[in-house]
Amino acid sequence: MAIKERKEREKQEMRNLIIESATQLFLKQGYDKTSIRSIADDIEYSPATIYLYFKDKDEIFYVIHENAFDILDKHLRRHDGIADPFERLRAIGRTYIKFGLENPDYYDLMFIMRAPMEQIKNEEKWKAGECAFGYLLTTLSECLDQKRIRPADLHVTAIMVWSFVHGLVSLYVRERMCILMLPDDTTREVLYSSFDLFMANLKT
Amino acid sequence: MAIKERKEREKQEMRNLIIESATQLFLKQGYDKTSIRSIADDIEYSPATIYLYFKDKDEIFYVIHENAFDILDKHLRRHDGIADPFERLRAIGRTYIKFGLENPDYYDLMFIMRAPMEQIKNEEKWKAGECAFGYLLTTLSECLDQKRIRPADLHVTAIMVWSFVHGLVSLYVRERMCILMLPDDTTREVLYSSFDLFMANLKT
DNA sequence: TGCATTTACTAAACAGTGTTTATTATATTC
DNA sequence: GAATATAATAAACACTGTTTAGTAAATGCA
Repeated sequence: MAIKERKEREKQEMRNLIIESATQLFLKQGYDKTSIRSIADDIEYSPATIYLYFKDKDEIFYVIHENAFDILDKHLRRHDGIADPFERLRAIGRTYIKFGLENPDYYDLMFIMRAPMEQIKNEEKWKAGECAFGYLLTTLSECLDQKRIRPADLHVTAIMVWSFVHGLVSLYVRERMCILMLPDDTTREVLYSSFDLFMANLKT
Repeated sequence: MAIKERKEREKQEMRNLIIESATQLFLKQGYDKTSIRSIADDIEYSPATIYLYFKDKDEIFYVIHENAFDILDKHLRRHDGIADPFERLRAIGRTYIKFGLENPDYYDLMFIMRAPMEQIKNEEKWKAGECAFGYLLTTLSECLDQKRIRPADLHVTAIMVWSFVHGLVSLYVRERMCILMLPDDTTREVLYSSFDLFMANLKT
């Protein structure tokens, strides 16, 4: 009865094919322009076939959403070696901002768009998000223990840090930073200066 | 030749009718579900008629976007009387957050959605936004002059403050605060605690 | 007042979208 | 080899924003 296993494997391969095509199209032309029909065209199947492997468009983008969290996580974990928790926090923050600025479509899907959240609502917990957020929590916890940052409630501090970096990136990604009326590269510099100031204010 | 003036008045009245209907539908059921056809149904005209008064859907929502800025501005200006610039800044911040939490659809349109920004790109300046942001700048300028907040570049500080409160509100509005796994009213309390901590860190 | 012209409006169509259904072709089981 | 289960699709459904062509009413002018 190895046929069932092969079929299962083929089913997974088809899912991967769809996800790969969808990811590529999404990063090239954004969410709205990545239609089910355009994915179907790309993989040379009919649009209806996609619905044999995914419930709806949101489910496809939920998988891409999960993959994006893995990528961000890998970036953030690079700083595991930094012994000083405050300097590790600084590195994590800079990397988070850099990821957002360089991967605006991924960032949008992860933290701004409503689409993938419809899937998550019905889950026991937001695993991917909890992972990255958990990493922030442990780092901040160390900072507090070693009195490297101003004493305050851990969760309240975590929300403050995350909200700030998310605010920076999302205002940039959704084109609200134009009120500064600066060239794009200068805006990025101001963003990082703002992060430096935030970190300085956080310090004991 | 008063006919031309009457026609102009009637044209403006029709625009107002469309905007009023669109605003009402938008606040009731959100942007995506507010279709041109639903607006047309509501005002009892054909969908094509709307295009005689507005270039496209974005232009309608750009006007609503402008109105929303006027509303926020009125809320913020209530604190003009607070002499202490730091306490004024605190009041402005709390009001900004409160506005976002209580008017998530307006907030979305103003600071998150892409739709109205297509109109703004081609403008000499983002008047409404500049107004509210300008208010933040003058208040922060006073804070810096009176050494009520830590010395730093004015614009860098302004971006920091705005990014933080925007981050708070937008993570809440776009349902990312669920990682806290708290009941909704508790989440709001943590949000305000986070703001208090931010203000404490800002203080000299 | 009567006729020509402009204005206001709309029905219908166009080109898309996500999704479902009925049907066909293929593969597996007995 | 016949019956059954699986995989894929063409076509349709119900939407969307927007455009075009045609109609009815209001206006300008003689």
